[in-house]
Amino acid sequence: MLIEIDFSSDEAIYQQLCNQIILAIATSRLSDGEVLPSVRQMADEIGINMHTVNKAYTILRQEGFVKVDRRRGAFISVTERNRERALRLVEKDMRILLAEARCRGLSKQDMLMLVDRIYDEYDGVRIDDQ
Amino acid sequence: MLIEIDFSSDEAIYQQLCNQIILAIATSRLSDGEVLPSVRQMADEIGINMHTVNKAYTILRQEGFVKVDRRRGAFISVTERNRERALRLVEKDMRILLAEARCRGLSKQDMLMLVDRIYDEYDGVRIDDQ
DNA sequence: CCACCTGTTATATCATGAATATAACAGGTG
DNA sequence: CACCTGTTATATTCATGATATAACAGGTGG
Repeated sequence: MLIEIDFSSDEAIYQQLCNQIILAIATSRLSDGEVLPSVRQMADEIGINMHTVNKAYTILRQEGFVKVDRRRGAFISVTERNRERALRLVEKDMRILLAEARCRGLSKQDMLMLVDRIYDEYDGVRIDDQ
Repeated sequence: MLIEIDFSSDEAIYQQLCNQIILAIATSRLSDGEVLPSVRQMADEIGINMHTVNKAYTILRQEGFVKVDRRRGAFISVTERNRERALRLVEKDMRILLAEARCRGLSKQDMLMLVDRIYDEYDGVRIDDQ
C-alpha cells in the first residue's frame, strides 16, 4: 500500500488519500476484495491523524468503492450497478475539464488521444511490459 | 452575463464563478476581447461580496483566461501558446477523473463518446441549431 | 480640476472546515 | 480477557472562504 501525500499541496489530505486509492483501484494495484490497512495503521504509515484516514474511508464507502466488515475491516468493493448514475457523476466534472482544455487551445482530437492513452495505461497493466 | 451560483453547494463561490466563466468561454457565450462586468457590478448582480469576485478574476488572470486594462477593466484573453503546458495541466485532473470512471464500470468507449459529445456541444455553437 | 469609474490593497471579523489530540464505545477474534 | 476493528464524541488549533469598511493609484469624461 504505497501512498504518497504532498503536505505542501492545497488539496486536502483526506482528498489526496481518496484519489490515490481510486487511482490504485483503476490501475489494479488494488483489486476487488483486497483489505485496506486499518485507520490507525494507515495513519501511522503516512504520519497523519487517525481521523483523517477515517474520513477518507467513510467517503470511499459512501461513494461505493469500499465496504466494511466488522471482522476484517475496510476492503475494496467496486460494485457499481447504476450505469446512468455513473455517467451523470462523471459528466459534470468532465464538462468543466473539457471547457478548460478548449480554452487552452486543445482540440477534440487532443483530448480523445489523451483519454485513449490514459485508459490504455489503466486497462493494460501488462506485466510483460513493466 | 448570466451567472448562476449554488449557495447550498460545498464548492466555493469564487470557484463556481471561475468555472462558469471558463464554461462561458468554451461555449462561445463569452468571446475573446469581451469585457467582463466590474468586480462591484458583478458582485451586485449575483448578490455577493466584491472581494469574492475579485478573487475569481485574479485567479482567471493567473490562469491566463483574463487580462486587465486600466481603462476598460477585466476582459477575456485566451492566449495560450504553450501547448505542452496545457496538456500537462489537464492530464493530472483527467487521470483522476478517468480512474473514478473506470472504477464505476465505465469503459474507454463510454468516455470517448462522452468527450466527443461534450466537445461537439462546445465547438458547434450552431445558431441554426438552437 | 473634479467627480466617477476601474482594479488593487489593507485590516478586521465571522463561520466553516481541515487536521490534530485524547478518549471512549460496540463488535468480532483468538 | 486482551486485542484488534470501525465509529463516535468532544475539544483545540489553524487555514480559508466570505463578509465589511476603507482607502489608494490610474484612467475617463464633463
